[in-house]
Amino acid sequence: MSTEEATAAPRLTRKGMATRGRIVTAAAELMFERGVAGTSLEDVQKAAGVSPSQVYHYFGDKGALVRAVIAVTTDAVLDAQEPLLSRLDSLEALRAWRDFVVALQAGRGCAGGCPIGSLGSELAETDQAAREDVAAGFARWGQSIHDGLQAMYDRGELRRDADPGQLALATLAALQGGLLLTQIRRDTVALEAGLDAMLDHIAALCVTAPEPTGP
Amino acid sequence: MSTEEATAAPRLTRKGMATRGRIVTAAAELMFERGVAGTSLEDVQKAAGVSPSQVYHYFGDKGALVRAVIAVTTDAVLDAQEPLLSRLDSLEALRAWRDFVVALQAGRGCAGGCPIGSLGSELAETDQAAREDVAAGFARWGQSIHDGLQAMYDRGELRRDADPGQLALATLAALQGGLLLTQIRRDTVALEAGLDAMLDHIAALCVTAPEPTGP
DNA sequence: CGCTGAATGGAGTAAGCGGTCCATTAACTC
DNA sequence: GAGTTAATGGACCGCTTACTCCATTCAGCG
Repeated sequence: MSTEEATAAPRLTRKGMATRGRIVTAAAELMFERGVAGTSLEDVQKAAGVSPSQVYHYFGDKGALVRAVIAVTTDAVLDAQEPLLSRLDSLEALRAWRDFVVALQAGRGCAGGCPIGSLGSELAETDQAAREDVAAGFARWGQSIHDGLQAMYDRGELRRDADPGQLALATLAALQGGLLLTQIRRDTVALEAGLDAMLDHIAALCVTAPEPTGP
Repeated sequence: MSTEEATAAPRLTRKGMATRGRIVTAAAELMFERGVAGTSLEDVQKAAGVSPSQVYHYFGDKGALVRAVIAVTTDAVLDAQEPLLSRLDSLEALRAWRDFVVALQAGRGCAGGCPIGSLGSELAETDQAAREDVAAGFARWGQSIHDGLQAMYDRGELRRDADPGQLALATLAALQGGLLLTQIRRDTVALEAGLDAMLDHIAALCVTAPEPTGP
């Protein structure tokens, strides 16, 4: 629920915490809408209602601000999927989650794509630290999916030859690709197709006989 | 094999064509490595060995150059998958294509992701025309996959309740998401998991009884 | 109350950016 | 081979950018 880092900065007053929060929130919104490179610090200053020097008081440079944005964005995206994300341990739950994600995209006009994925794509080749932060965010996301599938497996609902780890990674891939295609095509068709295919595949890996105990 | 546009520009001499090609090729390489925003026109000029004014002689502005880069990148990515991409009409062909894509990513150290997807992600919210060009590129890609699956369907190898169009879109989604995760994680595990899951799903939709004609 | 350090405002800077202009040279046409 | 047009080189411009500095104000604490 929180990955906020201790930046080893001088201790902040309540007011300072609030200002820092306003800056990073404003930056996160702008960077989601226009991308990191398309967001100047002046834009952030105006949106947050602070003076230029504030940003450098709370963040060493733009790169540090970007990393803070990755942290709050990751938390926001994962939190937005709760409580569904923590309980993906049945086909019904998976389908409900799928519907939620699709509706969320439709609700924002299919624009923006995945906030985490977009940050990752833009920063992966230019900022090693940012890339690793995004990777950690995806790891948390994948772990939640994994946990649900593992519970199904442990309960004996998934066939023994199914690999919950592989399936979780594949589901995350289908989700991310679906979100990217949704953003570019401006419709949710590909997202639905990708997730439905994955969910159908998982359904096909569920045990058919309800009681395979005795011979 | 070619989407190169007629820019309604003044007619080019042989030398002019070559220079234009050098510029767009250099721009495509740099933008793949550093992103569009991270590539200045000065970088392109140096890499292509031309003077500043050349870029504006052949392209009206940076946006026009970007669109030309999208065109050549799309062609390059699709061509690189030939002849496999045009013959995805069997499970063996699909698996061979999967292996090729995975090996390609591994060969470049899992860096860069999908050149088309990266361009799309960076430009989708800031350049409508670019977004549509990328969408058209994805449409070509998806169509190739669709054609192969449709051939399988028409031959009766795919079950009647399988939808080649949906499956093609889902496969493209799994591929793109897998490529994004590969780029960010710096390993091909997620790409393999995503594509394997989709291919297993397609395999499960293949008819089991070879001759379902009589009652 | 008075000290210390954090919070703030705003002017300022140096570099890099996309883009322009124009004079010169090379390539095609008749 | 003369004339037209494309190709080229490079100086140049205005703007935006990330970032700095310093003086001032405010919050917390004994």
